[in-house]
Order: sequence, then C-alpha cells, then structure tokens
Amino acid sequence: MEKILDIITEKMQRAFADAGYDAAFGRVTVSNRPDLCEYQCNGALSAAKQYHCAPIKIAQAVVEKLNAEDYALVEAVMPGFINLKLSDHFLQAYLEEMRTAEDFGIAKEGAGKTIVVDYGGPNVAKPLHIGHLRSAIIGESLKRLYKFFGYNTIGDIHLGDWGLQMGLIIAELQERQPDLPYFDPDFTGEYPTEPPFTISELEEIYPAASAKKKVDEEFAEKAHTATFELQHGRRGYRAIWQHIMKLSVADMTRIYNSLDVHFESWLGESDADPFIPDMIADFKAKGLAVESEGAWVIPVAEETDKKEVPPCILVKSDGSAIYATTDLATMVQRMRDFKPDKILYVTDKRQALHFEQVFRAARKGGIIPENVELEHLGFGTMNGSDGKPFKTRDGGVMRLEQLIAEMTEFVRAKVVENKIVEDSAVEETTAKIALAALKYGDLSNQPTKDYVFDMDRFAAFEGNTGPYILYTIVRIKSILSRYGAWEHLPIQSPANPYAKDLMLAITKFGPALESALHASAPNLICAYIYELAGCVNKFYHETPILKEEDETVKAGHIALIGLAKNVLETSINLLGFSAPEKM
RNA sequence: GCGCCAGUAGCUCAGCUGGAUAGAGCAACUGCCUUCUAAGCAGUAGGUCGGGGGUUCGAGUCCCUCCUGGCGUGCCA
Repeated sequence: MEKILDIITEKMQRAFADAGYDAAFGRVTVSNRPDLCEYQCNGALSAAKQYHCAPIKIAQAVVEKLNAEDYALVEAVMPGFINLKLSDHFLQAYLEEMRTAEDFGIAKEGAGKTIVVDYGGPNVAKPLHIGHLRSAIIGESLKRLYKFFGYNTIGDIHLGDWGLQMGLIIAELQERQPDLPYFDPDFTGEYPTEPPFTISELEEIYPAASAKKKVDEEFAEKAHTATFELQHGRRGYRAIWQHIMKLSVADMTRIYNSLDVHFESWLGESDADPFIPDMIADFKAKGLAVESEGAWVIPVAEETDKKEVPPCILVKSDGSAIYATTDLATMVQRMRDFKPDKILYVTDKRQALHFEQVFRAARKGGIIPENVELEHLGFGTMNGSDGKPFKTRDGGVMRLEQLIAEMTEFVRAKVVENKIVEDSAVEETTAKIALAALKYGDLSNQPTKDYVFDMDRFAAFEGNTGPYILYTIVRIKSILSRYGAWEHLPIQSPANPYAKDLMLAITKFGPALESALHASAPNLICAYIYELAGCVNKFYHETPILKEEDETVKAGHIALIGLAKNVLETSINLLGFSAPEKM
C-alpha cells in the first residue's frame, strides 16, 4: 500500500508545479501542531527565498491548485504554512484497505534477499550476564523486523568458542586435574563421554584462570600454548573442548529460550577455523598482508581518514588466530553457505573500530563484494542508577538468569496481588509481563546510547512501559471476547474525534516500521506503539463500546479496536514479546 | 595527544532531512470508578535545550570554539 504521506506529497508537488514553482518544495510532513492540522507542508517558506516572493503568497497559490474535496481542511496560514486534514471518507477507506491487506499492506522490500544477523555472541564456559542482554534483545528484534519486511533471515549466535578463553580453561583444568587422560600426549584410547566438570564448575574455572593470567606470566604462557595447540588440532584438547561446548550450549539454550530469543544458526568462531589457512594464504598472495612486529597484518588505513586506523591483525606473533581472523573467516563461510545480501552485526559499540578494520580488510580481500552490505550496530552500555556499568550489590557482574529471576519475582507479586488471573495462569502471565518489562525497557532507548537500567522503573505498571502496552492490548481483548466474532467487520468513518485520532495513529504503522528498519532502531517501534496505545486508551475512556445501542455504530467501534489490537500485537511481536489474555 | 559518542524539566528519556507554543513518563499536587479491567483518563506545576560565538526570515537541530562525562586508540573479545 502506498503511504499516506506519499499520496499527499505527490498531490502537493503537483500543486506546486501547477502554481509555477519547483515541485521539490511540495514535501509534506506529519503535523507538529495537531491542534491545527494533521499534515503540513512548509515548502512555501523554503521557496520564498528562491522566488523572491512572500511565503504566504506562494502558499495561497499552491492551495488554489489543490483539490479541496480530497481533504477535510486545506488552508494557507501565516507566515506560509499549508495545513491539511484528511477527510473521514479517505481515512475510512485507507484503514479498511489496511485491515484487509496481508500484513497491513506493508511493502515487502526484502523479498528475495537474505540477511545474516550476527548477535548474541556469548563466550562458552562463561555464564550469560547482563552484558549479553542488549545484543540478544536488540538483535532478536531487528531480525524479526527484517523478516517482517520479507527478508530471508539467519540469526547467527556466533559463539565465542575459539579464543584465548579456551586455552585458559584448559590450562587451569590441567593444574587442577593433571592426571586426566586429555593431558597425556601419548594417550590413544577413547576419552570419557562424561565431562570431568559440571557447568557450575566450568563457570568458576574461567574467571579464576582469567584472574591468574594477569598475575602469573608462566600460567599466561601455558594458556597461550594451549590455545595454539587446540587450534592446531591437539586431540585431547579438542575432546575437552567438546565437553565444554556441550554443557555450555545446553545452558545457553535454556536461558535464551526464557528470553524468547532463538537462533537459526549456532555456529561459532571454531566453525570458521577450516577457512582460515586458505584465507590467510590468499591475503598473503595478493600482497595485502604484510609482516609487522612478528605478526601478519593487513594495512587498512585510507587517505581520507581523520584518525589513525591501525592495521587489521591477521595472525598474531605467536602464530594463532585473533578475533579479526575468525571474523574474516566467518565472512568466507557465510558467503559460501548463505550468500547474504547483508550482514548485520549487533555488538557493543566499543567494537566499532574493530569492525571498521575488518570490513575494510574484507572488501580489500574480495571476501565481501561491493553489492553486499555490511553494518555494525554498536549498542551502548547498560548502566546502574549511579550511571556506571551495572553491577550487583556486592559489585559483581549480574547473571542474566538472576536478572530475569528478579524481574519475574517483582512482577509475580503484582500479579498475585491483583487477583485478575486464576492461580493456574499466574506463572504464564507473570513470565509474559516480566519479559515485556525487560525488553521494552531496553528497546525503548536508542540502541546506540548508554542507558540506565532501573528494575523498579521498567517493571512499573504505569507510564511508558511494556506492561502498559500489554494492559492496553488486554483491555481490547476483553471487549472483543465479550462481543463475539469481530474479524470480518469493516472499518467505518470515525465516530468521534478520539476515533479519528486512533485511526490516524494506525495509518502511521507502516512508516514507523520502515523508519525502525532503516535506522536499525527498535526504539522507533516503541515510540509508535506508545502513541498508539495512548490513542486506544483515550478512545476507550471516552467511548462506551459495548453499551452503544446502535448495532452498526457498535460494529464500527469493534472493528476499529480490533485493528488496533492487531497492529499492537504485531508490533510487540517484532519487539520480541507477547501479551497475555488477562492481567 | 588524536578520534568517536553524549550533555534537553528534580529523575529517566523523545524531539524524524532547521519551521508555528521544545514533548512524554516517573516523582509532587488536583479531579474522574453502583457504567466495557483505575496497570486507565483528564488537569496543575516544573526547561536561558552544557557555555559562548556564527549562518538563516527562522536554530534543540547546521558551522566554529570552549567546558564536562563516557568510550576507543596493533597482537582480549
């Protein structure tokens, strides 16, 4: 479906041209003065300079050329604004088309295209903590948004399963249990099928080893060696690695499931490993990689750089791979297996320079052709109320699991207190509200900015929060279920000003989603549904719906809130959560 | 040092390619439930948009400069 703004702009541009002015001035925007009009055009103000003419004269001349029957209001006002209001008939017809079209008539601009969304990025053997929250939430939302626009989407978790952290664990394990067969180079038998550690032991081993590395040079050396040997196929180390992977992935799956975050692809840095040797050889053969300070690096600085861009390190001086290596090799793998039109990375914004280097190296080496888009969405840090990176009360890093549990507990108390749902539905309702609180609280911020996480504020049941959106949906559902079959009722002309405001809000659904898609900004979806929910609640408050005596008018009310509900539910699904039946 | 990002109401944040009176939510205060869920709606109060210059008919938005904070700046990811 064509967007309303495009329809009006087209007419406005024609009017400008008919009045003898450049059509380019005919751009229409949503009004910033809803008390005066619904749409406005400021083109006459800009045109005044070029034509040496008072803006109001131009505006008046343009208005003359517009077909007044298309609108409920067309006027030129001082100093030169052109104000427009849509006619009831136009609005009714437009919404009816939205209601009956597939996916509200939104153009599928991604049809036939494939996008890989690289998000999550957890390290195996380390518990998921709140640092992983934003990537999961934002990445999942963007992936769903791309899918909605018709893209074939592949969400790839890109496990951190190949770096120094693996060597650290192996080295630490060897110190603790040196007699295990994995460490015996002469061992040729079958390794045990059960791991020599539990997931909780594993989660304790890594931080211990990481801390030791910083103070114990000999240990650090052992860890580097172990990393190198693992990457070069030492059998016992691979067996340990398998154990770690199995335990870790099972645990991650459980937690991501609780966030309703799902990956189509569970590949990791290790899966890029087979592509590394040929890739390195290729960079060397093309003369793109040079030896520097014992390492092999790809110079990626460009003359136009304002800053100094250090080279991309391809091989460390100890011969092992670094994250740039695996990221580049992963691109080779993705181009071979997925042939994407775009790869979107959703990571911490502190990695911005890293991706700039890697992207440049990938273009230079021909790994990523010009027609494939690369984007890095760097998100900001989640801070505590003190404005510093979020910590637990004792100063530690909070586990994702604990964060979810605390949010759930907070919500459960409210749900039980309100007694709206039966005991059997408490857990499911609680989980949905808690997830909405958590995700909306995060997604309503601009992804690139740091933000303050405040459990009480996010889980508050009033104001601009996830629960508020859910509450709005639940109220509509309650009425619809009392009414009966409503799905085929046609949209009618607005019954009152509140209905018209609601209808106008609904028409902005498509544009809001497009903006969110193009800016990689789910917060625009949040802003949109908050506005829409507000319109729903005002309409609800001012209009007795089920008590309406005229059955035709009542059916119109029902059709309108039904469409609003569908738009809201579609939106929250794109944000990654869903509404309960009651709350 | 250099680079990137941020600074808007007491707090947390919006503000879409410069446009009419800078918007929400929370906190404070005031109304509205024998009527579809008051987790709601309506209202009051609160801002020299970090400071200073400049461009423009017009600047929170563009340019310059300064201040403050965060992050990055070759072998962690």
